[in-house]
Amino acid sequence: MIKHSTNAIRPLPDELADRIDLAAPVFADNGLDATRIDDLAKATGIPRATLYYYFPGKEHILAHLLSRTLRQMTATLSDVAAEPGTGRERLARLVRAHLVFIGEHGPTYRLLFAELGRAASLVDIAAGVDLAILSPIRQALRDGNNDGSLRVDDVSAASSVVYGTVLVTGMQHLLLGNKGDLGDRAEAVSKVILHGIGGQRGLRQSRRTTTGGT
Amino acid sequence: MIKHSTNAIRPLPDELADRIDLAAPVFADNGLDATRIDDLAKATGIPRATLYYYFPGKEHILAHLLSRTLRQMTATLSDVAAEPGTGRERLARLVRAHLVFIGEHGPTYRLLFAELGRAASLVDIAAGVDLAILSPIRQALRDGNNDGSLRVDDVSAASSVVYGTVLVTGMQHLLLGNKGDLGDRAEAVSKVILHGIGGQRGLRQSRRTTTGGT
DNA sequence: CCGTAGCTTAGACGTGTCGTCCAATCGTCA
DNA sequence: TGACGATTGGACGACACGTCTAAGCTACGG
Repeated sequence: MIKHSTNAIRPLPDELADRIDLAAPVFADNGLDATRIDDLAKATGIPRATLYYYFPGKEHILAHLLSRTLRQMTATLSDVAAEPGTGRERLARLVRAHLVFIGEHGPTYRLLFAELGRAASLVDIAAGVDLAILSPIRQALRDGNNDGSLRVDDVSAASSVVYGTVLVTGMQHLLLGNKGDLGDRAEAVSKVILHGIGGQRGLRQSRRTTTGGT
Repeated sequence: MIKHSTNAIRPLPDELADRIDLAAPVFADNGLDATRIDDLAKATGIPRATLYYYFPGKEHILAHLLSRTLRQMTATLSDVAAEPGTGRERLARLVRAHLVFIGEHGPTYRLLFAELGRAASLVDIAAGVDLAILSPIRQALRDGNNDGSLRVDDVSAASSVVYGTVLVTGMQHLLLGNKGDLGDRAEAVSKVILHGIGGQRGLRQSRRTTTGGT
C-alpha cells in the first residue's frame, strides 16, 4: 500500500525512457496478455533482465506508456479548455480536440480503454481519465451556463452526453477503418448536442410505426 | 473458416447449459485471462476434461455466455422498439430499457465491453452489439423524423450521441457504485438529448472564463 | 442379455511464459 | 585501484494451458 503513482520500480534513465516507447505498438497490436515480454525486449532493444530490473512486470510497462499518453491528453485538453471564449465555444473546441487526439493516438487510446480496469496497476489511470476528460467538459458546461451561451440544467447528465458522444464517435472511427474526417464528425455531433433532436412534441401522424431494418 | 456462430464445439446438453451459467460470475470477477479453467470447473461443477470436451478453450466459454446475454439484450430492446408510439417516445423507452438492462446485467455487460475485440472468438459478438443496440436506435430516429416527433438531420451522428450517452451513463453507474436510480438517470439524459444544451448563441457576457477545478 | 458407440472423467503429459535469481561484466567516482 | 551500482545472459522453478489416454458409465439395438 506504499506504492507510488509511478509505474517504474526505479527512476527510469532517459535513454531507456525513450526506447521503452517502442513497446507501444507491440501492445497496441497484441493487447496486454498476448504481448510477450520477449517481444517487448526485442522491439525496444532493452534486454529482458533490464526490463525486469526497472519494471515489476509487463503490465507496469503498459501502465507507464498509458499514463504518458494520458498526461499528454490532459495537457492538450486543458490547454484547449483554457483558451478564451464562451463556454459554448470552448465546449465545441474540446469535442474537436478530443476527437483529433483520438485520431492521432488511435491504437494507444483504444488500448487505454481496452485494458482499463483489468490490470491492477491501472487503477490510478482510471482516475486520471476522469480528471483529463470529464473535468474540463464539466467546467466548460458550467461556464457556458454562466455566460449564457449554454443552458445546462443537469451538468452531470450533460457531461455524460458529451463524453459518451465523443467516446463512441472516436471508437467507431477507430474500429470501422478511418473513413471520413474527424473534424467534420466533430461538427456534426456538436450540432446534435447543442440543438438536440427534439421535434414537435405532440405531433404524431403515425404514418410510420414500422420497425423493419436489417 | 467453417466456424459456426456457435461457440460450443458440440451441441451442449441442457443440463450442462444450465450449469455453465455459473461461470459468469467467475469471469465477471476476474476477467478473461485471470480466470483459471480449474476455477470454472469448480464453480460450475463440470470437470475440466468435460469442459474441454465441449469447448475449445475458456474464451469460447466466455463467448458462449456473452452471446447469451447479447441475445437477451437484442430481444429486450427490439421488443421495446416494436411497441407503438412516436419515434420520440420509442427512443426514450429504448434509452430507459437499455440502462435498466445494464443495471440488471452489470458485471456481464461490463465484461462484454472489456473483452470485446480481445479474444478472437468474440468477433461475431462485436457485430451483434451493433445489431442489438445501434440498429433499433437508428430505426427510432428515422421513424421519429418521419412522424415529426424528432428532428434528425444526421442519423449517424445522432445515434452516436444516443448510444454514447447510454454507454457512459451505464458505465459510470457500474463503476462508481450504483448510487441513484437508473430510471431517473434515463429521464435526465433523455431530456438533454432531446432539447440540447444550446443557449443564446451570441450572448457573451464573459463574466466567467475561469478554468478552475481540482 | 450382450456388445457397440458415445458420453464422462481422472490424471499424466509436453509446452510456453512468467518472474526470480545469480554471476560475470562494465562504468564511474573517490 | 577498489567499491558500488547498472547491465545483461542464461538457468531455474512455478504455473496454467491444452492434449491425450484409458477406464468407467449409459443407452440402445439386436
